[in-house]
Amino acid sequence: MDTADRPDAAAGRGPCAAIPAEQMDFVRQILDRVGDKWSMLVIAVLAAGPLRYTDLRREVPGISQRMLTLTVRQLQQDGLVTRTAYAEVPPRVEYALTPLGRSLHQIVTSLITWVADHHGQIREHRTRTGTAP
Amino acid sequence: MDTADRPDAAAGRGPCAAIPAEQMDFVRQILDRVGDKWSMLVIAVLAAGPLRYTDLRREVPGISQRMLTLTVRQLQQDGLVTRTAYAEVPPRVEYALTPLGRSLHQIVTSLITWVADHHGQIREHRTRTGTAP
DNA sequence: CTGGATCCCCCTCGATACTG
DNA sequence: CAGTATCGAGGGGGATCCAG
Repeated sequence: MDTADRPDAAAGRGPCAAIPAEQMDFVRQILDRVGDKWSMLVIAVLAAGPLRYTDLRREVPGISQRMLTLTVRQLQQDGLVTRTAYAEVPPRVEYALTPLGRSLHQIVTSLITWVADHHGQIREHRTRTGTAP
Repeated sequence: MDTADRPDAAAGRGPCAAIPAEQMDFVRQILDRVGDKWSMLVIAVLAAGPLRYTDLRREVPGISQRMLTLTVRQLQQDGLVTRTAYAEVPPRVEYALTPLGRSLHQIVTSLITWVADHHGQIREHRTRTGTAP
């Protein structure tokens, strides 16, 4: 667009473009959650319906108990999933997405759509610059 | 892979909901990039226009040379930013967003919008469960 | 069955110093 | 000005054992 802005470019752009810098660290927290190795997988799996601990662990390929517990706890603290423990003789705990969790899942789904839409270009650039696929 | 027969609850949901599991690791790579501490900041700053190395470093608060170099290199390899080196007496290198980078920025902007829209609920849940804000 | 506790490896990132 | 090289601390995450 306008190229005349470059000399004193820092003047008009502020610390981080359109990000209010007050919400910056909060946005980063959510971004961390999104970029987390397991969070989105758990959310994606739970999007199909509630699951109990063991089933959840089976559905997420390669997750350890530790990571599943930690991930689920974080998601619960953020209000993205609910944890329902039934006081039965064999303990039963069910995890389910909250409406908030579902809305985040929708957002990430759109991101995934973007990836599916552009992964060709990205792969091309990566191979062109000598990066492993 | 004979077992297209997923017994029990997993029947209808597949390995990871709507994610083809073949693109799974690739999606994760992009998710990592998005969730990366610096990538989105760099993209956000560059969204306002091209910048050279030092200016870019000044615009991103708290980034080290190392991280700036690594981040920018990754983004370049993914075809999200361009690196233009001018063979001048004082070396000058300009970084700019590619159209692909701009489109990713748009996606993340929508994510940020979501955060701005729901951070109230998340904070509420966090404080309710005794998590530090 | 659900998860807490512990050990430990390894990778990431930050700070510093140096080169072209 | 624009990076590269090196080192060192920190934490993420896997494996395992144990408890409620």
